[in-house]
Amino acid sequence: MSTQSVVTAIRVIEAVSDEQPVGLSELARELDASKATVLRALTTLEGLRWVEQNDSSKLWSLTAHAYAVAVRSGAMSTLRDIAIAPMNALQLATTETVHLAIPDGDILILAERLDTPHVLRAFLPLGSKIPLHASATGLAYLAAAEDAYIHRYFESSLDSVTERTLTDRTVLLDEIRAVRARGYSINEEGLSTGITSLGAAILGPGGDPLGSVSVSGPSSRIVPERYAEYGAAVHEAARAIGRAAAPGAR
Amino acid sequence: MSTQSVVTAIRVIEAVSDEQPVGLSELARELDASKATVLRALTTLEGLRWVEQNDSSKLWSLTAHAYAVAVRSGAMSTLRDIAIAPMNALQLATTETVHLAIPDGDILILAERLDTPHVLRAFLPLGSKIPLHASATGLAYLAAAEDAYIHRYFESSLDSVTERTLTDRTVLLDEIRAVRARGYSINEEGLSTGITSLGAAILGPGGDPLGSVSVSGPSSRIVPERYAEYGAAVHEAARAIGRAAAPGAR
DNA sequence: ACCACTGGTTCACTAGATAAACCAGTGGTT
DNA sequence: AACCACTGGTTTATCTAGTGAACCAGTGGT
Repeated sequence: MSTQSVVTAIRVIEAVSDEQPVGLSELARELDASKATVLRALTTLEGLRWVEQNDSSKLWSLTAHAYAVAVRSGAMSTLRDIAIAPMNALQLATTETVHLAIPDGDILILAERLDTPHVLRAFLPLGSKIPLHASATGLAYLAAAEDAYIHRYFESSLDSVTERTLTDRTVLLDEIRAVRARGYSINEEGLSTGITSLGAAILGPGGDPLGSVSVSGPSSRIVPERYAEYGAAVHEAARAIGRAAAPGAR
Repeated sequence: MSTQSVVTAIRVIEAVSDEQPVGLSELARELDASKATVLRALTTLEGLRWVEQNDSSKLWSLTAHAYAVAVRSGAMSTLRDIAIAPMNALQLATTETVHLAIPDGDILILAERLDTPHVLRAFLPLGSKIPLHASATGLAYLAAAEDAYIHRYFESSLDSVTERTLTDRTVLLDEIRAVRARGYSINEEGLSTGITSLGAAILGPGGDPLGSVSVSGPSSRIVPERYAEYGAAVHEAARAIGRAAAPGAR
């Protein structure tokens, strides 16, 4: 890999993103680079309006401009534009919060959200990182992936998010088989306590998962008696998105 | 400005973001740089998983990873986290779509959205660029800005978005004065036909605008008889957000 | 007064970025 | 089928521009 300075600059961006308002020395330590190098990257990025420095605290953070540039990422926006209509229909049919998540490495990123009108709401900020094994979207995604991918993913440490997160690999495999059989995934309070979600993967032309959709709501409303109905609706929405995405397969 | 290669790399990112799936030659032409330079930047960024290339078409686009990094930009997420609760209250009070927009240069970026339960919905994707003079959020932001900022903004070309967009500078100035007097802005179909919005600026400790919130809905529901009620609610929400943001400023 | 930090600067060294010319493949025109 | 105008990608000689270590100055705590 070439272009050392670009690599450090991007690593600076990612580190700043992770640490939020962060100082020069800490950044340099974290990236194992000299302060001069990091500062150079920071000032260059500042000139490009990607990072900014708080005048008083001297700490650095990412600007809204960085966000504005990156939201329009290809993977993101094309799938999202396609997904909006089916998501809207799904939201109206279920009256619960609908999520669209797309993959980034071994996690999913929350790409879009349509809210429930209910006062009692689940709230997940856009851009949230969603672990595959702890969410309805993630389980649906895993179930649609190849076995090799699943086993590779199982190599990583499957951390608990809540006390009801599934972390046992054999239990997860059983669940994945169940997802494949029934066409949608179920996640009961594995990501946030009190929230149950049903998810389905969006399949590309080759059957590969492009992302997933889900409906989420308080466990008091998303009760087992409704799983079949809502699950079918989620499955249908995912299928509709996949169909719409097929021709313009990026 | 130093660090040439970083500058070109970032410019590559921004150009790719603008042009979506784009080829090497076109990028090089656009950036006025040699293909070797652009390609070097692209391959480096590819290694960092910020851009990816479609195997068949050879065209480049931004990855979801880029998005994942940038959504957590400081300006973005801190204000958004603070704004969620008041926005939620505003959404419940009005039952219309609520937007949070934050500034990036001379435009606003749509940072967060809470949806109306109504079937008839305004829909603006997250990350949309919102012109200041063509939106309720923008007019509210302008009205809260210093006169010098407004006049500088008026130097730029004020393009029409719809046929009802205000573009006449004296009309806009009058409207800005009206906004200051009444505490909220009104935008009747200036951004999307059929959609009316009411907005208010979020003020930082020094009275400087940090962003704005708005309620939007079809002009058939957001009728003049409701302006006062909804306008007051928006104003109150903006004030609540500003108050909450004041202590932990940046 | 000292210490352990911080952000930022200086400078000699050389690694690494640059542009222009070039190659090879493709789709359309004549 | 020969040509043309593109495309993406490679090579190489030149020299710009990025690097780290040591250093300075400011700050808060003991």
